[in-house]
Amino acid sequence: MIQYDTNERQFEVITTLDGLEDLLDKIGDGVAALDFETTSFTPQTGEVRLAQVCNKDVYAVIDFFAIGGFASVAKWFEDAAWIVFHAGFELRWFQYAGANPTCWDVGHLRRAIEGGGHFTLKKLVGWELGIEMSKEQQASNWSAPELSDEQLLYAARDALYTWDAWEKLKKRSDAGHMRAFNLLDGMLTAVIEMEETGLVLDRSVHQDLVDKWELLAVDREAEVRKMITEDEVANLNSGKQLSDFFSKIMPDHILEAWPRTEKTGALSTANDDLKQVGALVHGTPLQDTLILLSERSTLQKYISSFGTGLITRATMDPNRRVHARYNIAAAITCRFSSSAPNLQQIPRDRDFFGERLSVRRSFIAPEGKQLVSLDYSGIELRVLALLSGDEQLLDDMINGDVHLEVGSHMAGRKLDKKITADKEIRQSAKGVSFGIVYGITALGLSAAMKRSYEEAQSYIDFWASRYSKAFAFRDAVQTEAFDTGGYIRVIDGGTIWMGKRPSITKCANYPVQRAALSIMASAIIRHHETVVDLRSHGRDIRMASTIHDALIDEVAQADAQAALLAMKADMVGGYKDIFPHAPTDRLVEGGIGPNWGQLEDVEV
DNA sequence: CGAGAACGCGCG
DNA sequence: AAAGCGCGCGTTCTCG
Repeated sequence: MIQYDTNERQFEVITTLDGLEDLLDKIGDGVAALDFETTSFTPQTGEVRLAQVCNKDVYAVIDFFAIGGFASVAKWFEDAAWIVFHAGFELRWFQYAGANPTCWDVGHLRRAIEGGGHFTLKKLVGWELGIEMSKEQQASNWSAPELSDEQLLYAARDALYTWDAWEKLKKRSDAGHMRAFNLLDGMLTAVIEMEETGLVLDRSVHQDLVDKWELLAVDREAEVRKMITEDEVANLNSGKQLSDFFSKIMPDHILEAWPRTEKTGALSTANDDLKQVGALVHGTPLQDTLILLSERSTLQKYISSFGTGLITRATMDPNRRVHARYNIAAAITCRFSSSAPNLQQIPRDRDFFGERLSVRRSFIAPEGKQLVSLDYSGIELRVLALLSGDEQLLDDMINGDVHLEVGSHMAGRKLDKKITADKEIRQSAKGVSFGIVYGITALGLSAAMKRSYEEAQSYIDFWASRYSKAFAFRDAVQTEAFDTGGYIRVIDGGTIWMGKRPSITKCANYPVQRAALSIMASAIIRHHETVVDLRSHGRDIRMASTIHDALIDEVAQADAQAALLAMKADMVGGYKDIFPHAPTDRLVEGGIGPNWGQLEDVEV
């Protein structure tokens, strides 16, 4: 039984080429909502069965099986601009059919107004239209020769609601919102390119790495088992079982000092906490056990998160590549997220059980090619300086060294960057400055640094006096949020819903993180245009990844230098788009190399 | 049996 | 109020 609202608009079903031509003529070079139903998730393995279109004049469902297929008419859609939910999906089908129509993602407009996040059409329709949407037909069989009335109706409604939601959002948006929208939406084609390019995984190199981790893990397991039997703790992965065990055997004074988990109050088994408790029983076998447990946990993390899972993904791919998703504006601040797999969390190179570990070396440029990568240096502190107009912070960022300044205060003397001990102080000063960008309190900083409250407070005081405008910025943001009932206006023109009484920590960080994203978004848009242009001139160059403040291209050996220069120009350009008068000295750094772990620094 | 909470940890 | 921001994901465990 089909549930029709009596006021609901009636759609027509298009089953002929003439009918499609008439429909598209009516839309002309105007704007309409569009949604596809397809027989699979990818154009390589399926077909577009239905397209639903809707605006104030038209409301129709096109049956491509009846009119002889989608591919031959895909170009007909290039005159209009299409409003789509999750436009990357529809765009892929168009591109596969050799068409490139304008697609605007309605979700990006929502994110430009409210801030980013992950949501379905059903959610959006609930928020914007107050309608409870049924999605029961979504997984139905779109290959069937005859589609049921229910199938057609539910398909049609997706376009109707997409259109209504777009109209509603347009009414709520101003010029700033549209600027932010264009920034987010403008990244669509670049993102499709990065997702399609992926990164080649050298499976044998990576397997060797995983084998090493396995050996090290087996060794730790055996050592721990000399101290903790299987009867005592059946599964060493289980924090709960470990907590129960230690609660039983440890003396009260140790248990009192043992950090607890947040929700259940169990003994924390976080690595830092295991080591900290270990220090309380310094020199005992128990300390050894706790250290071994933390080492085992690290190895377990690497094996499960960065091990054979990646190899399997590469093996499944015809080109032995790992393809991640880059989800535009998935974070509140509209930063990207990456998923399936998350290539934005591949470990950095580090010392690892006496060796230099590089997981990133497993991601290679294929024969005859190079990876080219640049990142913005210190972008968040730079952005904070620019947003707050803090000349001292900007000057230290560009002509001096913020972390050395803060470190010198901490040490009570002038630090020398060439001395190892001073480098360590500088490193911990870096942590202080980052903490401050995140809005840390003296209490939090003292815990993080394992220093007294007074000492932590003195670092914050120093920071607040040297960079007073930057430090005061958070309060201005909070005042704005209170005044507007919870919205702040960010640098690219968009707004973010902060909640009615946002914390000072969020106020300190959101505008900064957002501005960094705005810069990168602009750079990505520029760079994709550049890359398409270079390709049309015979260069072999593709965008491959973005990791928040970094870009990676995969480029033919001969084109690597040119790609690097182009990337630099685009990243500097993106920065100047957002902060036109800001200095660009020492803005980007990076290099060229055979894999992600060996990018030789190049002066740019 | 599956969904979701809790914990923990990789990245910027 | 929420205790330093933002993510995704693997594992364990509980709940229905």
